[in-house]
Amino acid sequence: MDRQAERSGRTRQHILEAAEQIFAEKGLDGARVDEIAALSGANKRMIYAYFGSKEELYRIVLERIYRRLSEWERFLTDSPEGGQQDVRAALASLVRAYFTFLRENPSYVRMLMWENLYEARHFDAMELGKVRDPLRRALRALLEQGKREGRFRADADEQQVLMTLFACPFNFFSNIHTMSRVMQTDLSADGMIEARAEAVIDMMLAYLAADGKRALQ
Amino acid sequence: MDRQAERSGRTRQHILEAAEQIFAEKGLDGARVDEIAALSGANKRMIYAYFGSKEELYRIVLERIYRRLSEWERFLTDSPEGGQQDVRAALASLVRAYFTFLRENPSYVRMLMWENLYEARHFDAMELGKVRDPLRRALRALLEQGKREGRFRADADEQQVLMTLFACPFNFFSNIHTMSRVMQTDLSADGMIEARAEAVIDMMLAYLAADGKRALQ
Amino acid sequence: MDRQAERSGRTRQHILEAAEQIFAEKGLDGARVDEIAALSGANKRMIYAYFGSKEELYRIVLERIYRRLSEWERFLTDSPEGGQQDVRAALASLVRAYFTFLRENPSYVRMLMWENLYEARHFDAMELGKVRDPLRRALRALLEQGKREGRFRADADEQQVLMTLFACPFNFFSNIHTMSRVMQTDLSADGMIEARAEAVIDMMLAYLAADGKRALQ
Amino acid sequence: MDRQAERSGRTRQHILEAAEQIFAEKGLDGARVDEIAALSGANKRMIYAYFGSKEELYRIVLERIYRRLSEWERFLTDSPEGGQQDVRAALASLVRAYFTFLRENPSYVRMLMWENLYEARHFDAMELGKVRDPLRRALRALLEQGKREGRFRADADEQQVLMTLFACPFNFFSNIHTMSRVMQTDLSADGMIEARAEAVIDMMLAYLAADGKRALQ
DNA sequence: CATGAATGAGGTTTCATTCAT
DNA sequence: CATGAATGAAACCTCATTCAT
Repeated sequence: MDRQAERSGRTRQHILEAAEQIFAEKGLDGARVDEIAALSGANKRMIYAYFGSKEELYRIVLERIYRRLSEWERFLTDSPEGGQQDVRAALASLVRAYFTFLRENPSYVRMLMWENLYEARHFDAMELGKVRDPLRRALRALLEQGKREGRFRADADEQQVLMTLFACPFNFFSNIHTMSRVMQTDLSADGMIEARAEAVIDMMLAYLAADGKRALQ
Repeated sequence: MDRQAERSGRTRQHILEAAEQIFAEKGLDGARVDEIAALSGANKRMIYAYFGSKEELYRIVLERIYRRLSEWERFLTDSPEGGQQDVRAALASLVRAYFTFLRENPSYVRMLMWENLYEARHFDAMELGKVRDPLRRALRALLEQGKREGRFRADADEQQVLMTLFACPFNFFSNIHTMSRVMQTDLSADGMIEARAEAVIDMMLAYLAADGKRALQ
Repeated sequence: MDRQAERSGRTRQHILEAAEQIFAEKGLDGARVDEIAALSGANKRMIYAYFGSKEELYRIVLERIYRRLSEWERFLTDSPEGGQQDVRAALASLVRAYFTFLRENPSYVRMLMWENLYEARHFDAMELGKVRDPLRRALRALLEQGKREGRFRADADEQQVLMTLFACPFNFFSNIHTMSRVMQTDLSADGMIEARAEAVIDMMLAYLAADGKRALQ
Repeated sequence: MDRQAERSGRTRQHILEAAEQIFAEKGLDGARVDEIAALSGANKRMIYAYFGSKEELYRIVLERIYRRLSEWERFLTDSPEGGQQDVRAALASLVRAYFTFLRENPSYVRMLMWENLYEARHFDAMELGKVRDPLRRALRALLEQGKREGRFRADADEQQVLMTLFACPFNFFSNIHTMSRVMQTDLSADGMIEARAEAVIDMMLAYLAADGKRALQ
């Protein structure tokens, strides 16, 4: 009965998976529709039947990946133990979790890079900016709790902390190739990610613990 | 004779400038040879005469831009006052200078992004990893001085500090589009760069000043 | 059983109506099987089940439309009052009726145009040339009667009169678009058809009434 | 020196000629760019370099053909003997000349048919309606002279006569295929055109000579 | 040195038609 | 009888590259 619908859904899914892989790897311009079709095992025509055009397919892939982060974030912040831990331990968990997410979702990193190079054109077209951002709310809650408890400096700026929280883990993965070469160190080696995560945590905690007056000047 | 050489040099220069603009904007796949030729005012055939192929031209543009950072770094670290300042002020200057460089060289940011997406393929082909890295030497000198003077914690890891120094400023520019949307703030507005620079400085100094035991745990 | 037959007949009919509309509008090459299926509300597969191919469907549409003219002609010439009127009034009626038919059957006009552009290829394939032509017989009868009564010139050529009878009304509709533009007059405005019909009648009657010697030369 | 420009012009010309042939034969939808390229002997890419798109090429072909009629018309009406002949002989010449033009320019007939089926879409896009129409002016001059001389009825309507002048010759060629079959006569046989021209002349002169009261009614 | 026309491979997209249920 | 997914050939168009002058 619904055999056909099921089959259709499977084809659609295969195309999306192939497209995610190819687009993440080569970007919108570098990707070839033929290649996506071949990898997905579907007929090229189906891509147009389901998604209309190469660019539209790209947008849907982008959206799917972006929503995956949202899902993950929601899971993270909905966890019940949220407010009960030590704030510093909680912040450390958050950073480690973000590193883990990025390691396990290389497509996310690459798609966001492509999208920044395309000046967020498709991001805007999909109105992805409006997707709620749980990570930001989680950080805000932690900052408030930490300030209340006197463990974080009172003047810590949420936006600046958020940018650091985004920048350091993301950049580790996004610029891993040029960075490895400049530092003459293989950053994809075992233990590198963990070491980096701990350093970032140290840095953020040091900043949040500081008394707000810069020592010098 | 010299007329020809001069003319030839000018044409070459025009092509390189046009190529830098187009490649930075659209990447290797998105760029069109016709477009570069049109923008440079030169005949398309000249691109092949001088540079052999589109990809070769891309590599030379990448190298030029990358060397520009090296020049700037050399200038920075060769400056005589280098070792005489307060180390914390010196570090702050370094961070501010890097923000300034990135703001003034958007092509550098974008080309490095493309190159990371291309997994440093052309970077390797040009052997750009071997280009000496003055920024790294400068930081190392500062760290040594700071540790000697007891102003920086003794166990601060050079690589980790360097990664932060690269990541925060770079990411501010590289991810400005998606970040602006997620934070619902226009990061290209006046004062944003300066505010970010100061926050990064605070964070790095707080980390370097810490006593190395993480407060908790 | 009969339910199925009825349903099947209805589907067939819907397809034919949709096909007539689309083929008349866009021709054989311009028409899309998908579009016909969508407009008919039937599944595309049914078109092939019932008609074999796009081209075959086109032929059947052509035939249906062409037979519609035949039906109309038969009705016209079979009318009992046929031979009893004044021949001139009868000719005028014929012209007016033909104008009316063409106005009410735009698909006929367009399909005949496509068919002429296709050099009557499908017309031949359907052997539509053999369809008896009542209009011609009607005209012949009128001419004979008119000549007998001395109201029409004796040397009037049946074929030439027939061609005029076909050409003037048909051309008014078939070339209405370019003609409107060249004459800077909107020929689809109210009253234009009637005025044209009367002029054509005048012209034909003047010709038939003439004494056969061209005045000059 | 200008060898290249000359060669380029030749290629352009070849493409236009091939396109005229193919478009006239098959219309915009039926024509294949590959076919035009092959027939012209040019590389397919050149069609796009010179004309931008298939549709744009179609428009330019349409314009060329349409201007050809204008040229011919201008030549016709500029001929010095214009006003001096007998008006009836002059009208006869006009009709015969139009028949001749249509016979010698089958592309013109077909392109106008396509264009009418396309509802003058490209005709409008090229603003061809604005092209001056010498034939109309010629007819107007003849009618005025004829009325002045008392040889043509005073109430003859210019537009109606013009429509007949356009319709009868045009329709002879445009509908020659279906007409031949309906009449079971090969209208492309020798002498048919001439016979038709004379009949049309007779009819128009009879109409113009009539005293304006329709005999009957 | 410089030009602009030309090329052919390959890109995205469309379409009539068939398969499987 | 009817459906909707699937197919492969071919359509329009683009691009990096080369030829002829």
